[in-house]
Amino acid sequence: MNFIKALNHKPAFKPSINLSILEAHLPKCQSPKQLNQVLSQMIFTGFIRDTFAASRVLKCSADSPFVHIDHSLQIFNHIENSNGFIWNTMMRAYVQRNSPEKAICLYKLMLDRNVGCDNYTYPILVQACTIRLSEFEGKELHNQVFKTGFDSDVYVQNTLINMYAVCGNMGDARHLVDESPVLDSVSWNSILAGYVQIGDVDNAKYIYGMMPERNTIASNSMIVLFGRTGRLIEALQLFNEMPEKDMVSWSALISCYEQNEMYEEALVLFMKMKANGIMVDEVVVVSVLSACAHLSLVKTGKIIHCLVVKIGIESYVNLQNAFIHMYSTCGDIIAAQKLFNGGCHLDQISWNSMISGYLKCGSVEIAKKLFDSMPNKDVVSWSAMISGYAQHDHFSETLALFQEMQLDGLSPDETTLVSVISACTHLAALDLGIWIHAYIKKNGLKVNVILGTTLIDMYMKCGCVENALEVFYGIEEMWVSTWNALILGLAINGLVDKSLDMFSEMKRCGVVPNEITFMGVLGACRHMGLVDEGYRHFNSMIQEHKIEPNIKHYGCMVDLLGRAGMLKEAEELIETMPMAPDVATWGALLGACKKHGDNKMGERVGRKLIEFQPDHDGFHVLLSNIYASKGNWDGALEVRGMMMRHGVVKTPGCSMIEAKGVVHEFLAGDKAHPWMKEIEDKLDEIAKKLKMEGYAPDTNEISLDIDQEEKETSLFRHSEKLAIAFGLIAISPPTPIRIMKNLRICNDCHAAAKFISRAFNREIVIRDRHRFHHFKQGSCSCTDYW
DNA sequence: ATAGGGTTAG
Repeated sequence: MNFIKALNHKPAFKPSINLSILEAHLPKCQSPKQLNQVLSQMIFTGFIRDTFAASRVLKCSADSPFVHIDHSLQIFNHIENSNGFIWNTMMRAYVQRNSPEKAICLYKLMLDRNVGCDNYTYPILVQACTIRLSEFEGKELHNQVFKTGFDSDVYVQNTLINMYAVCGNMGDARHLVDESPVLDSVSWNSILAGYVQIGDVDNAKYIYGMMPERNTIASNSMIVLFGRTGRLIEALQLFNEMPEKDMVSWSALISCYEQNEMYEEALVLFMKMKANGIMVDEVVVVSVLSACAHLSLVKTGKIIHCLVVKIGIESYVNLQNAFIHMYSTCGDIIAAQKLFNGGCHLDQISWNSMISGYLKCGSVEIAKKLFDSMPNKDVVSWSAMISGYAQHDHFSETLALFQEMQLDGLSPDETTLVSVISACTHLAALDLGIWIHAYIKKNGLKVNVILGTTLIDMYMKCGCVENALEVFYGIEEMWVSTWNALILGLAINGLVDKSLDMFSEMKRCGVVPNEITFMGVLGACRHMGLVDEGYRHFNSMIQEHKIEPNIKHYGCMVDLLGRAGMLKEAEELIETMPMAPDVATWGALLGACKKHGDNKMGERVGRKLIEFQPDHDGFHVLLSNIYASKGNWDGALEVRGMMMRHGVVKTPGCSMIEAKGVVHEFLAGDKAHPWMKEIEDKLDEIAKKLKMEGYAPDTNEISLDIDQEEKETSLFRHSEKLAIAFGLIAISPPTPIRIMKNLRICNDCHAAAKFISRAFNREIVIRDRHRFHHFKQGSCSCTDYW
């Protein structure tokens, strides 16, 4: 709209116009169109030359949120005989519409044109500097205020105090207060707000004490300050002593509780507030919803939602976001989704909490779709998605997303790294794990308890006991889980004595063991066949620590007894345990029967297990091997027939080995690897050397009725042997050859690995389904008990 | 002569 267009509008009323008619019409002007009608009338009659009348029209235009600022500027530019009031109006319009720099430009023009500034000019300009957080320009203004003498105006002074306080320059703010002869309650509140903002309790208390009269705003600010600095008692005391509490006072105290994680107290106070008939606004509801989210009180959240609708404040954006967060945190993803789909101006937290909400209820794919469609992903979004993948066992995706996050230029925080390290643990990706540990050190991230525990677990489950211990001794705080990772880790790495020592040390430090601790302790005993010691811990668990053993503890004991050859005792324990034994319990006994050659019991248990779980390949294989080891080929063939009928396929042995950051996979009998020729040559070399060392292949476990030579060949194609041969070629000493196997290592491979470690002077570490085997100079850390 | 300015809670 411009003046030419304005002229085309029909005059709204008769040609005669005066101030009283204008004053009567202006308040009714709601739209640019109506304003233009008045304007055209004024131009038509020449009334626009009346400076006072023109200033009234400009003010009306500037104050209307529906009129564009450029339109006001056109009016401004056409006003003849402008004055300070008109310039002030224009500058204020710019500040109000968040263009403080344009207000400052106008001020410079004002000085050039010698338009007189007045005491109203400076508060506007100081406010402009405050919005820009430009203390430099503010100081410049302060000088000019000083020269013009407007510093005696309390309004001018208060905006200056506020400006310094908002910029954090409490020295200059305080100087103004100390020197001023004209202080009103706003002056005091402004300087107080500055101290509250920087958390300076001493100076805030001093100012509050100096105030000639305490007003509610000042007391409210003090409550906020006490809350932010954790002084709940002082906040409550002040609240109780206040003669007049307003909505903000209640809201401030509720927010104190909320920020100090006293969520119940926050909710109780909110109920009290409502019972006292105090008005509720969107600000206090946000605090209360956060409390509901933390307490997972979705019902209370819903009641508050009804209240919000009843009082008609549900359309506040902040409230919508808070409700989305509350619902998704409480697991009511349906309610969250409804708001999310209908919401506008959703903030980052809403997106992030929707992603977490979907992940929490297991909808990984939906979460990923939302994540992909998200406009701005922050560290929290990435972290939520990465840890969601890890929690749902999508470990490769976890690592892939982590790489993507870094390509996106974002730095992971401690929370993200915990998930990534845990994925490394599951994939035995030691190189990446070591890289992340180095990243943590390089970037000065704090190894907190959780991160430390995760690292210990990772190193232990990758067979790096030394590194795990280094982390353990380097962290400040230890939880039960930290000790558990250590005890369990030492046990699976064959350091049983050290594991049990650490259990004593843990108790000596006053840490109370839990049921997971005893999985580690009993596991340690199992790995060394310490039957008596195992029983002692099992009993102390019940009597001393009042922990009811679960089915896994019983399974562990059955395994301990069975492996030690006490098959009868093991079976008795199964029959007397207080809960129904599961497949794993019987499976442990079957393994023991195989180890100790008890074919009668083995057949009985094996058949029971196959009946129990006809699709389990391991039990069939064990039973068939039991028959084969005693030359009962009919039995073995029958089991193989059952497997065929049930469609059970034997899981092929698979070994993984990481070389130069790449994971290589070998299956039993595999010929697919590009280096197969070199690997076969190496296997021949190994075979020759081993024969010289006196190694004889152990063909007992091969159930196929094939001749001896073929048996030996197939034995020599076991996946772990292929991996060892590859490791000898691809990994240069003294780096140990680290291999992860999906099944348990077989007798022959175990014997061969021992020989190889001596003949080639190489350390070999094999992680099988159950534990680690560290082969060094012809012996294994498991002391051949496994 | 007349009009217009600042502060607090998440």
